[in-house]
Amino acid sequence: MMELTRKGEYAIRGIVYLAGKPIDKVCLLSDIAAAVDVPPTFLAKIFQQFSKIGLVKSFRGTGGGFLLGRAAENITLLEVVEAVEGPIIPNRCVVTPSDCERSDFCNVHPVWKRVQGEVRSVLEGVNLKELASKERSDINN
Amino acid sequence: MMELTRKGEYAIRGIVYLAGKPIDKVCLLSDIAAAVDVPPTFLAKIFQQFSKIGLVKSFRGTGGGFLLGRAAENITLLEVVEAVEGPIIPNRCVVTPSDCERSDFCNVHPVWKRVQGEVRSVLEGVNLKELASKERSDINN
DNA sequence: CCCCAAAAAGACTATTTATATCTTTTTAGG
DNA sequence: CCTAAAAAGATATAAATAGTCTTTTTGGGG
Repeated sequence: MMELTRKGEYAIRGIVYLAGKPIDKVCLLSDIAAAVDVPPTFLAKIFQQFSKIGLVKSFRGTGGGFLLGRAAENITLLEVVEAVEGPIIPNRCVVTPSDCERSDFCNVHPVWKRVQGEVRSVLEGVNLKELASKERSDINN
Repeated sequence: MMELTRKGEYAIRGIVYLAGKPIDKVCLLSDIAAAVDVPPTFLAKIFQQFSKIGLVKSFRGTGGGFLLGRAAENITLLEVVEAVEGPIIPNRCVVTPSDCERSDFCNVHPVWKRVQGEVRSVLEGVNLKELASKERSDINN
């Protein structure tokens, strides 16, 4: 359970690739897609979503392509994931405080809240600069 | 993302209900289903899974029904969730160490490992006795 | 031995979500 | 105005989710 979709995986690959390029290097979608091994048409959809919320900047026409919207160290993994997958919701009951009519008496509700907090916290603690660096920031595995 | 399915939600409701009953009280599936508001046929499938791995004991025929397989305090929420949803896998790449051919150079791999660890840890820290108690073990929300 | 109660097992269905692809439109440069 | 490239929208396929229905097995009681 709790599995990231392909879309999420592809989104991360694509934007991490961008983060590894010089800040002013405009990248073609087709090049990015080829480099990170994702279907170009699919990646296009993903980058459109990124573009709408400013995670990347896009330029159309000749010489067009994509740039990172902000400095890589100011974009967290959480933002990237939530941009394409939506909010981190381990269970419906945590969507809004009042949403779940069982939450008054249900002891598992606070557990899901805690799960949500932990996951968000881990993902928020990682930025694209770290992810794009050649150095392994962590022990493998 | 990372959402528990209905099946998982129903599974928890059902087994927490059992955990709230006297240890030797054999409960009818139909009663459990009605009490926790889940489709009886669906809950039947879920309890069959529980039964196979010993989370609950089942008795057939007249006077049959279900009991908790072990003391409620010895069953963690993690076991219950994994029983019906499978292992906690935030991304395919964490399934097996060698499974992901990107894991050599991919910095996000260890992040997913950390997410997995945190989620498992939270769920493992909660048992059915706590979940079934009338006292709120935690602040609401 | 027969009947009834209840869970187990298996087949089947419908809906939704995931995973794309294809076509057309817009924008920009040369 | 021609070409390059992204944006937008429509469509297609496959898989997972969320169930239902039917038949079988098991066990108790008369």
